Amino acid sequence: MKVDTNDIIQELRRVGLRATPQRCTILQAIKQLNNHPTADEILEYIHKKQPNVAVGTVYNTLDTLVSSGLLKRVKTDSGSMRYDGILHHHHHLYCSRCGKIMDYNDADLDELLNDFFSKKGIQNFSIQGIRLDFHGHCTSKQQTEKS
Amino acid sequence: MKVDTNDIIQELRRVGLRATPQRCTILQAIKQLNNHPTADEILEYIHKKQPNVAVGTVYNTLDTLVSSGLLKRVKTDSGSMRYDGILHHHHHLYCSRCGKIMDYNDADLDELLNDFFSKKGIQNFSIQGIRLDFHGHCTSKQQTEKS
DNA sequence: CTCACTGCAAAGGTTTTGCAGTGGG
DNA sequence: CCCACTGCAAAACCTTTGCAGTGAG
Repeated sequence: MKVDTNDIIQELRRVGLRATPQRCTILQAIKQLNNHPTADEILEYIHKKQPNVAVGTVYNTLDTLVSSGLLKRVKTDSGSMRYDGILHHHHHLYCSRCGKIMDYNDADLDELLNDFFSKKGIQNFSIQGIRLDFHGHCTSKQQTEKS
Repeated sequence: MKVDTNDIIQELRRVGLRATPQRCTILQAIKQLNNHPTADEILEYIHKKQPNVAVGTVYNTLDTLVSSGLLKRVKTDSGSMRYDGILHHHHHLYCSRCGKIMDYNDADLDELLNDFFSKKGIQNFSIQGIRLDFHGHCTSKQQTEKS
């Protein structure tokens, strides 16, 4: 995914953050990787271009970006946190074979769920958002055969 | 939730595990707590009755129980892992105010989703299970918890 | 120029591991 | 009895924090 540095700078300023080189690099990295990376994967990716970015800075920056709404955390059941640079509403496909987390968009599905819960609701709970986790495995290309 | 120790022992044996006192206590604790506890919360709860259970044992046992299918991990976007002793299919309500994770069962919803995806499917992905995360907050004054 | 931000390293929290000893089957 | 399991403590992660120095606005 091609991401323009100027867009990144604008995005940072829009939420009232200083556009430091580190923040630009980190935000750009997540958008380019586009793969729900861990802090460590981000660090590794960044170090190829800018070896002088500190670990603490990456974590601090990620927290800042999440607080400012420029990033989202992705829920996992493994040890370390993952980050998502795609802000619009979407769901996730968790592949049990390759471990990847892929994005899934479906307006029909969202409409179906909205209809369902606007009628029914949930007792003692006010719904603000619904996210679906699909568990399974990818079937593209080399993995077409069954186990 | 009342949980019979003999049932726990049977459950452990059924999957081919030795029914050690530690494993019984840990599995029973999770089922009694019924609150998606962290390893630390489990340890604290257990220590009231059996102070001689080691931290390492709790983690090892939790891993073992998950591998054997007697427990599930719960996805979170916070630092530490949570565990679920309820094995049948269900969804989770994440309360942004009290931080609790509650269970949600809905056969109509599951049927709706099954219908939707059995017709449609997802390109390049074989669905094995769908879990919904509801984000929002609880609206009950006091909860008559029961499941 | 100034203060929010960074680098660095140490500390903090959670989970894993190594090993000698124990008890469940 | 024997070996899978435990206790204990150290180590390995992952993330946060403190502080002096720096550069974005």
